[in-house]
Amino acid sequence: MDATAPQSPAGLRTTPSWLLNQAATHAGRLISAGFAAHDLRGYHYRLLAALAESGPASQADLGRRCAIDRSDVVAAVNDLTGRGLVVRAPDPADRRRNVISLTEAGADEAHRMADTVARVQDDLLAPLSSAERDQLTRLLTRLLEHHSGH
Amino acid sequence: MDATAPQSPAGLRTTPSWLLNQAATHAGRLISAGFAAHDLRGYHYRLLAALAESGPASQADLGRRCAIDRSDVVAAVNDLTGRGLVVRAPDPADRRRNVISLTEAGADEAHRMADTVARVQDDLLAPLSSAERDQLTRLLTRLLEHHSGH
DNA sequence: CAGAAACGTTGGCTTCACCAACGTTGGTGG
DNA sequence: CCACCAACGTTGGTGAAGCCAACGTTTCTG
Repeated sequence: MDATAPQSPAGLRTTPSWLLNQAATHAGRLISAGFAAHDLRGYHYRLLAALAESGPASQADLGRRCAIDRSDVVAAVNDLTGRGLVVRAPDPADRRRNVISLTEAGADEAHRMADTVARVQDDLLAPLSSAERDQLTRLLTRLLEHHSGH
Repeated sequence: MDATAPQSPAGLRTTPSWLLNQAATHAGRLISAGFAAHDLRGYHYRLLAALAESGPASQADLGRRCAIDRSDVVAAVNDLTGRGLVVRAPDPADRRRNVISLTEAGADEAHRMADTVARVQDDLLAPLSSAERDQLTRLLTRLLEHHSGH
């Protein structure tokens, strides 16, 4: 989809939802290219990042914090346990829950992936000045707060 | 993914690629909700919009302009011809090509979908002033130009 | 005129986002 | 106390979207 990039229809090109979609798609390509080196995907990173930041949590909690469906958390946690990055243990205080915790390898991987993500941001935002990056971040944050804080 | 929206990890919440992803995801939800009334999806709209704007075109051309893979254009055009919104005819000037043209019904549908899209933009950008909307549009446009003009 | 390139098409793959349903466990109101 | 409802993990499935490889046909080029 790259090489020859003729004019998209103006009707699309100037539409914010289209711009968001395309920018996110492009960011996604950069991100997954970065993650490929770790042999992990987006869901895995979100979970590792959440655990690295806030410590052990139940799967439902992780799902809420990472905007991942409960059922998808199951599969991703399975992957992560399979790689020894995470441990799943029943919560003694509430037997409905599993407590997910980072292993040391998992904490390491979380760090490495965070580095990768940081590098990608620089790549992604290359054309923008630091003030503009802040602008963009603020605008997007307000958009999201409005549409989810409700 | 909605109701309770506790704090996402700050490590994600402040990351531009995450913000883009989330904002685009949300925009996508609004857009597909709007398109559902037309019983069409994103690819269909892109193609109709391109045809409405620039007239008949080959499938490869449409794919390039709409950022849709050639193989996906085939399927989407199949759908659209099935609904009588579009006509596929061999190009007499180049027998490798098909020329895709809007029917009248297709032109009408393109208009209606454009209206839907416009309404969604208002919804999406509700929290932003008109100056801020321009800001956002400009920033995203520059991002895309940088990353595709190359 | 031979080889490279473009086109349409088939068939397949992966990621992400969702949904419905089930059995289990925990909390609550009558 | 117990019936009921909510939350949790899990299974299995759906669909949109973005890709890629390969093939036969047609066109362009060296």
